[in-house]
Amino acid sequence: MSNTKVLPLLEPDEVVAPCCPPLTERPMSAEEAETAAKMFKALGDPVRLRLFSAIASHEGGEACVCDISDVGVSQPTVSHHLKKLKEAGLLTSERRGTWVYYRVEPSVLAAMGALLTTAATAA
Amino acid sequence: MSNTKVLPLLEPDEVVAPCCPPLTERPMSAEEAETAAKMFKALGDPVRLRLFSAIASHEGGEACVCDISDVGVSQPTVSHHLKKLKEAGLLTSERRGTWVYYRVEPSVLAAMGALLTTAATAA
DNA sequence: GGAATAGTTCGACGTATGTCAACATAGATG
DNA sequence: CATCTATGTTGACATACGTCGAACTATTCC
Repeated sequence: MSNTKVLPLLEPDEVVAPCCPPLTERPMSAEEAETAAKMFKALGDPVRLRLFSAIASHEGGEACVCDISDVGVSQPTVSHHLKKLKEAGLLTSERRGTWVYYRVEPSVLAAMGALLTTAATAA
Repeated sequence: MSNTKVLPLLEPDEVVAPCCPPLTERPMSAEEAETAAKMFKALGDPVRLRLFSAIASHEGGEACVCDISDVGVSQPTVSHHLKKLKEAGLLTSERRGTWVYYRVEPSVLAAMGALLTTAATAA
């Protein structure tokens, strides 16, 4: 797997289920809300948001933990948050030698953005 | 959308700080993350997301509480969540006679959307 | 093998959160 | 004023969450 690529391009194996219809289209069902809320929740913590932003803004949309753990909390806490982001489907991780690299999952991000953008543009 | 006013004009009490640079541009500062996280957090609950979606998808982007309180939790809980969304700056409320109407705050929503969309599109 | 470095997992702690039932308030109506 | 309907507020409770230090795992290098 080539890792030098950048965010925008969605490869087949990165396809993510269309989590949710645009916010303004119709009231979300309980299931849709459950799914979408998980992603929003994952970004609903300042530390996680900083970690995510640090990774997303890093070269090639990926970064080693050592490059981003300067967010004011202990290292175990950083690890904990990265795990949460991973569980939410926003990040993937890969060990390369001594270091572990985290990458953003572009498709999910795009889905969330579309969800909000459509909501704001419509109406 | 037949509102008295539309997106662009921000009134003094509605002014929303340019909460955040695009996620991919550079690592967010602690303050930026703090601000942005609040909004994500507000949408990070399934019930709140459903309420918000119900309002956003309603005629003119506004709805009376009675129209949207069918989300499976008690009435006080609905009220509590609407308050949270309001505190997060995502909704505004107005009493008209017997009923209270909630409306979406388009500018904030647009900001959040841009933040994510840019992140997914940029690189 | 042993030591050093990079991350994760575990256990504990205080705080925040979602929920409800009960009570309170606002406006309409008799 | 009494009352009914529509919402908001309060107090209590169980659970979830963020955080840390200590212990554990993985990889490299001597």
